[in-house]
Amino acid sequence: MSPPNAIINFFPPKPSKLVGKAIDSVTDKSSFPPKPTKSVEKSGVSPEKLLMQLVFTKFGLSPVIKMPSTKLSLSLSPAKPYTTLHSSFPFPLSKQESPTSHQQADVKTNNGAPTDRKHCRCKQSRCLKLYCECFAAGGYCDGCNCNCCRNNVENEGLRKVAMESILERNPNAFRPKIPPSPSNAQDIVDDAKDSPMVGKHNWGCRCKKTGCLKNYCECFHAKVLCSKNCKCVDCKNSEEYHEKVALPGRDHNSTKICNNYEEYKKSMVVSSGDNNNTNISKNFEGSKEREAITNADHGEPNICKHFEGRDEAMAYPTRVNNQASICIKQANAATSAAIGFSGSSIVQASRKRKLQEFLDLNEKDPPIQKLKNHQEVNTLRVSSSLSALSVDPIGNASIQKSKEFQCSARSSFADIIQEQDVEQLCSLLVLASEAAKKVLDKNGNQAVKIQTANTAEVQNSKIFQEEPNVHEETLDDHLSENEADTTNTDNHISGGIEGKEGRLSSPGTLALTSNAKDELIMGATKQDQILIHGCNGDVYLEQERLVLASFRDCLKKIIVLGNMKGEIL
DNA sequence: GAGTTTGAAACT
DNA sequence: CAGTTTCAAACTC
Repeated sequence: MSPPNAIINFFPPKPSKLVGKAIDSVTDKSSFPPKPTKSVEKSGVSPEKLLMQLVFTKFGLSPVIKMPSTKLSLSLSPAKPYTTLHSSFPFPLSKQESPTSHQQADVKTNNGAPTDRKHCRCKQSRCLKLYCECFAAGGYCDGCNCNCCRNNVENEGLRKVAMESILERNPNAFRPKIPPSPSNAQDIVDDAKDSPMVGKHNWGCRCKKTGCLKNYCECFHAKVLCSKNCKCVDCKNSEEYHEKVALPGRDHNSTKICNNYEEYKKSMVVSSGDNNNTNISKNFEGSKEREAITNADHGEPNICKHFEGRDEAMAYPTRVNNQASICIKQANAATSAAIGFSGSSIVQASRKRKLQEFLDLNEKDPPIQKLKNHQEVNTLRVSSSLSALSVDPIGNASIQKSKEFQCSARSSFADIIQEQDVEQLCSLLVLASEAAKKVLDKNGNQAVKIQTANTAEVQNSKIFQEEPNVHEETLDDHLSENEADTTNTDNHISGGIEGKEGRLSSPGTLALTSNAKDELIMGATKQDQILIHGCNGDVYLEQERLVLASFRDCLKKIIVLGNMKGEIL
């Protein structure tokens, strides 16, 4: 990779900022295939499409096929911005859905006539920022009127880096803002009567002045109603607003408003194939309309026409208080943000550092050396995190983060459980296992008898009762040091636990210990207890207690160390 | 088509 | 996270 300085002149004079720096540092444009012509590819799979598929695969997204090409719009009047907007999805296409659905929606109207697609006119962004609709939609610029465009195949490297930078900042940046409906555009048209409003803006608009009734509003632009995800002010494009408008029991005009709203809702969702949809936008364009709507809030007529055809106007004697819906939206803002941008703030927090890391890497150290340096200096966790930035800044951030998480999760116990503890615990378990095996071998018949009469717990108790020697021979030597802590009765077990409460720092610990005791002692059936407290029962109980006491001590030790570590942290 | 307004995106 | 700047689309004239 060449040093960034080598390509400084490759870009327009305007100095790039953080993202731009990352973009500028990429110098692999020569490695890309020759620039194809910008002629329209009306059929077949172009190299661009294949490349797009690769790009989105790299980013963990489903492939997106480039929007239909410019020339398809030639048969339409160029001065139909709303038609353009309605006929081409204004926001990034779903990465899950079939591209053909939107392609169809883009290419044809309901009359079968081809329609336009969006052409950007970017001047400063080089079409490598989300300002550019082509780029935001995951497509290449083709036939656009943009300046210094880098959103093309020959600048694929830059494009990738730009996408990576944006995705780091917002992993959802290239996901559709308006989730696609399960059906395609034509289905939407067909189903409009049954379910007129389909979809909503994923994280909502934030309009302040337009009442969400102009195409500035992303929701309105996408022909969906504003939802609780939105943080808009004085919204006139929400279900709540229109429900308030069309209160039941109103006069004739109100009834009419309600009906018109239904029509309005239908029109909002028919996003393709309707040239007359320009009516909708026309109804809301211009400050006069907006003022009229605002006045309607205070009882002035005129809002109805915004929900009807251009030629209709009707009285609108309603005072609408939007504050409730706004409050609801704002109250839900945090929730929606959490849903839509979980992890985004984390990404933002480290964005600058990551980009600088990336730049430093390209500028100075080869990635592997950089990783080594970090590993020498930092802990495993830190180096893991840094290596995520250093080694693979393009596409595997999530994998690296996952590794980082694993490292941190492991470390929470790494300092608590010591090797000798594990060995002690294992030796106890081995002894218990061997003893149980011997008992089973020697007393299979008796065990079977008990098994037929009782439960599995009964069987276990019986085993210890039937074979005292095994426990005496195997356990006593190993557990003698614990005898001081244990006595012959249940009360003593209990007392032993309680007497060491100073070492037990949590009620959960006590519960754990006493529960273990209860399960072992009280879990036996009545018949069991008769057997346990029979002639040799006390001896075996004692041995069982020794095992349990040792096990308990191990747990206590771990708990104490864990609590100490917790206090330190 | 130039100029203004608007809100998303980018940045501080 | 809030405030500011940049940007390009939407809109007006």
